[in-house]
Amino acid sequence: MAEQPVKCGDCPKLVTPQKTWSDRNGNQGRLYAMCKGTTEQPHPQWFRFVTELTPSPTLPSPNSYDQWIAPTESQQPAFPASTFPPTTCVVPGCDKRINQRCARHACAAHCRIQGGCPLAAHAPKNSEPAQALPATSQSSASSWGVGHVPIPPTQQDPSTRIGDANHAQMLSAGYGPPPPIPPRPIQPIASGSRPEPPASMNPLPNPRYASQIRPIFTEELAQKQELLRARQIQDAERLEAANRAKHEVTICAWLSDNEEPQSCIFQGDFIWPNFVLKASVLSDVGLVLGLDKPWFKVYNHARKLWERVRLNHVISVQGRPEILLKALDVDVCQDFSKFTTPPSTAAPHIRNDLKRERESVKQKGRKRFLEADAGSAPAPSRKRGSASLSCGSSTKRPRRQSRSPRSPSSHLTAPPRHSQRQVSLSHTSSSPPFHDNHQATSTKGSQSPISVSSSAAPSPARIPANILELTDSDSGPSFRTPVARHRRPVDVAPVAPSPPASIKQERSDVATRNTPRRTPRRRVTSTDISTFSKRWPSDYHVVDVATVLEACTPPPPGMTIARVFESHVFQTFKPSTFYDTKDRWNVASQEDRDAFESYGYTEEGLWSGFASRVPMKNATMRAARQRQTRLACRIKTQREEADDISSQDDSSDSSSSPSLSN
DNA sequence: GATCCAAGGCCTAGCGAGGT
DNA sequence: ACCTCGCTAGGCCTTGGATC
Repeated sequence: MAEQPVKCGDCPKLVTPQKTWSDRNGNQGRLYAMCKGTTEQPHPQWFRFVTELTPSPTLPSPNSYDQWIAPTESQQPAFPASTFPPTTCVVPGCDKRINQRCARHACAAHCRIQGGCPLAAHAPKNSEPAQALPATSQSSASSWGVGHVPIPPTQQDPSTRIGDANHAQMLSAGYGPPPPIPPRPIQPIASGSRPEPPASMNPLPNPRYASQIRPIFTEELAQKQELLRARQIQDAERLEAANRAKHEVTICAWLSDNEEPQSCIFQGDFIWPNFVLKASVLSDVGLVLGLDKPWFKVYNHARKLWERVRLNHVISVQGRPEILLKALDVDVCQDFSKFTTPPSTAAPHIRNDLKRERESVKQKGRKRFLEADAGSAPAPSRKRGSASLSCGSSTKRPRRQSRSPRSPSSHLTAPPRHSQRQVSLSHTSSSPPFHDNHQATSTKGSQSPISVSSSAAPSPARIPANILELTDSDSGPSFRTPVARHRRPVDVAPVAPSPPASIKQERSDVATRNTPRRTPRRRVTSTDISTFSKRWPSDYHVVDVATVLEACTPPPPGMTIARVFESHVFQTFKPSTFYDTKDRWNVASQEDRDAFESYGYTEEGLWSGFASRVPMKNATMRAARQRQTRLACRIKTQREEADDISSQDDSSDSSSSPSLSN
């Protein structure tokens, strides 16, 4: 490339660049221009390196200032020189020659417009030159729409420093540091043989707007968002489908006698768990009602009976999403037992149905235990030991209802079932219907012997409440429990009926009282119990118990079972007792329920009698366990006694032997 | 009266579901 | 993760009947 002549900065002379031969300063090979003026008009040496600018394929022109970056200290020559700065005014449209020492690289007129520079000729009118200079080239560049990269103060052209009085002179003398250092251009990456990627794939097609998100990113973001949206829709659909499948209701309707029921499954068209038996639903299962007869029957699983309801009856399907209906004139429901018996008892799958598998294993263990118990249990040789393991058998001895003699009083006449329920519920509003009236009772209860503990027991009036203790079978096998148990208070005034709230509080206190077991004990008698209050559930009537169970399952929204229970029964809610009672009620046959409910508020209608009739579902197992425990306890006691005797013999022998020897 | 036995009542621990 | 609630299981205690 032929070196173009460079105009001297101090004279009009054009200087041809020369190559540096010396490498003393590391500039070997670089071109420089030097001028000392003419012989007629000599001037101090003007020196400048000449940098060759090669046109870039991506850069619009070598003069584009925004393509330059600030040179580093090491890159900066002592006197860099090049064709930069431009020889003409940088203001677009102005091609006037400029003073090379102009900090703005503009003609005088445009420099003055921009605020001037230290040059005297470029000083704005009515102002001191060089004082108003924005100091950096970037300011001018920005005002002209070109983007100079800021030059650090240490690298800034000293000629642009404000207030440097000697600077202009140095410049004019040609000794000063060179004019603004042009940043070096960004060298384009050699494309080589690699093809240029498409514009959409280039993340930085125009570095001037590098902050702008390129399509390559926006498209990816859009794809991600689209995927996310699709997944959300899919999840919502899956959730809804799962909910619909989970909350489905099966309706079986018997339309006529000895005919198979019409079955229909409903999903989603109702708000779980309340299902409205609308006309459309009934017509779907074939049950068409007339305007004059909007009645039909719904089976109540809890009470095991058919109940007459009206059109648009709302039924809660929680726990049992199967609704059994029948027309009013249907008496015989074919295959009815199929819908009321629990699910099949086939062998459960060991992997698919772990819950039933566990249950099955547990049942097998129980069965073996019962068989072993039956084998090891003493044969019913004892006359009184007629206890058979079949607790549900009719041979079970009846328990004498002696503890809580009833005074049926107003409940003696048992009205029909529904009216009974209404009566008892109406009592709730006025006075608690199931709460004891605290009558001092007599009859059989008083006949039962009052056994006082062998030690001289103080009278009930003298027993402090806090040391109240019940009898414990000291002689029999001891079943110690580490927990504080509920003790009946016996020192409460037996007759005086106190307000319900106080009784309740009293009971609650007693329930939470931790009574020490090594205090003088006193056996609680039937009299004490009967004179205090009724016990749940044995002292309550079956009709009342059924009402309470019905009210508690499920409890009204916002209420717990305990609160509902305590609002009906004036007694602290004991979950285990409640569920035991509930289980017994559920296990009972419909005949037993009807029979005991029909007894009403009579002595026969007491829950204790019902409990004697209907065993607990695991009563056999409990009895067997208890039997085994007693047996083990007895064996242990006998062994200990035998050991004691033998040790006594040994000691007597040892004690007697010396005497004998003596 | 002592003893055995069965049954009922009550306790704690623990699980599972649902909500926060 | 934590809590509450419903529910169950297993064990202990109490009571009362039957028998010796």
